[in-house]
Amino acid sequence: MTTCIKVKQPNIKYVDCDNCSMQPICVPLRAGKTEVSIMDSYLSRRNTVNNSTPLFREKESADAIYAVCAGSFKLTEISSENNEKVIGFRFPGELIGEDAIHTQHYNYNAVAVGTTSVCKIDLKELNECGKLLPELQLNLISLLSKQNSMLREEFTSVVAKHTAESLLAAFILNMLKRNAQYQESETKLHLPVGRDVIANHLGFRRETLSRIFSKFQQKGLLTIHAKDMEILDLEGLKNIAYD
Amino acid sequence: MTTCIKVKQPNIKYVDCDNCSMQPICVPLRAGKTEVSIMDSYLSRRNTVNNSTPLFREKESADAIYAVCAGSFKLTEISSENNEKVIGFRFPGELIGEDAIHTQHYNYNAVAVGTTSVCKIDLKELNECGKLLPELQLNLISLLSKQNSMLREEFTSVVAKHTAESLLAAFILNMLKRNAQYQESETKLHLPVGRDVIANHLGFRRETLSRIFSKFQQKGLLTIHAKDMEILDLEGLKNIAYD
DNA sequence: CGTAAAGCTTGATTTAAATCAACAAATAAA
DNA sequence: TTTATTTGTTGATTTAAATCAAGCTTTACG
Repeated sequence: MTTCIKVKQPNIKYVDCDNCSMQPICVPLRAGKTEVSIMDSYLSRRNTVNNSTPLFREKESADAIYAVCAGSFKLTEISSENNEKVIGFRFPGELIGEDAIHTQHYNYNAVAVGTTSVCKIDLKELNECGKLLPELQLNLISLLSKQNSMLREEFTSVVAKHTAESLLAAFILNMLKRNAQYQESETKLHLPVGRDVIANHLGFRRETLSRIFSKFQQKGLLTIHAKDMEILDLEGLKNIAYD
Repeated sequence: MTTCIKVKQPNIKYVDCDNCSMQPICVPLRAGKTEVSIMDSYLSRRNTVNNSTPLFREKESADAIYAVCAGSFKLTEISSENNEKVIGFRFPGELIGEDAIHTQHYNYNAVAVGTTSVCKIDLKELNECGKLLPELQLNLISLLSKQNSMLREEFTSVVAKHTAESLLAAFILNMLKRNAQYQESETKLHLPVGRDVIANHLGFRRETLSRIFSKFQQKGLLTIHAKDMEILDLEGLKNIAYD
């Protein structure tokens, strides 16, 4: 089984091809090519995106969808007053830009957080191969459905939480779940971004976030040093999240 | 062009097949059948769901996806304390349950608000026909991508709004956009549900919702009588939403 | 290395929303 | 129709988060 190059850096998460969401598309796509061109097209599909660099920008015409191989991305929108609004994160194994299949253009900015690596699937190529390989289509359908369910879960986890505490608890649980497969430990979580970015995403202030982290530590729910978190009481967090 | 039966009731919204999201799937699926069986399978696909009745329930095994033809649905989850949490709404022309293609079971409850009508697409049938009709698959892919982008928009419109005012304004704009095609007027909006359900969905109290509606009326942004809203100042609402 | 800049935490005060409470309006039931 | 019940509005008080402000820590840089 072909494996994506593993980016071995401290706190850079990665997935190999076996654990990548894109695999059910990637493999039949490659199988439809000759030995030589496989490697060619396969390798050309892999890209490094440097810290703070956009993979694509809002409104850009969309010619490809991406799967994250290593590192994290933040998805942002820029408001009319030029404020950046963080609408989500994407981690290794997850798709980015899949909603552009329909809209033909990207609907948000996808910005690398740290050094990242992505697999690129050309939409034109996908479309052509799809006509010959019904299984490829089925896999893509399943993948989109999965992404859908991921989005809905994310939505549910943050919407209609009355308190900042339950919102943060739900956010942590969502991160834990999505990062489970490539965390060293089930209880450890490395935050890909700083307090400001998380606070922005969750819709409250850096100060509030800081206070809640302190409170959670006092309660013995977790410990946090800089961006490294350790969950001490998962049930306690769940109780707060699903108040 | 075949047309879904129009449910003509006051304040019941509907789409005919021409404007239905499901059409790109529905039509090729029907085209793969004989004349006689077309009507048969077509009609059998349409179902009426009565007020407060679940179309499906969380965790049920999923054998079909649905498109709303007429009326509205609320999507809910039941918390451990047996509280109903409204995680979203679905209106005519929109899909329900599409995320179950991947999970094989439904991930939330879909409950009819008033008398509703849905088109049912059997997943097994879809799967079989799909192997013969690549175009069907492509259409489904596009549809799922569209639903994805709808979910993301909904997410963005409600997440990380610091004030209840901007959250409600964003919610109204989201409703307006999604209901645009079958509203008599661009400025009129009929709320499918009561204050409690909207407040539940947005994560604040009935009283707060009521106060904000009053404030919006005082500001001359809109008028509201029971569930009938008229937008007077769209730009004003946008300013509040995208603070 | 020391200094600057950025990021994080904690405290005091203000502001927005929850809560408690009363009442009005609309709907359903008798 | 009258009465009961649900649903919606408004007011007074309490509570949670924003804001303003200061100090601390870490990282970046000359």
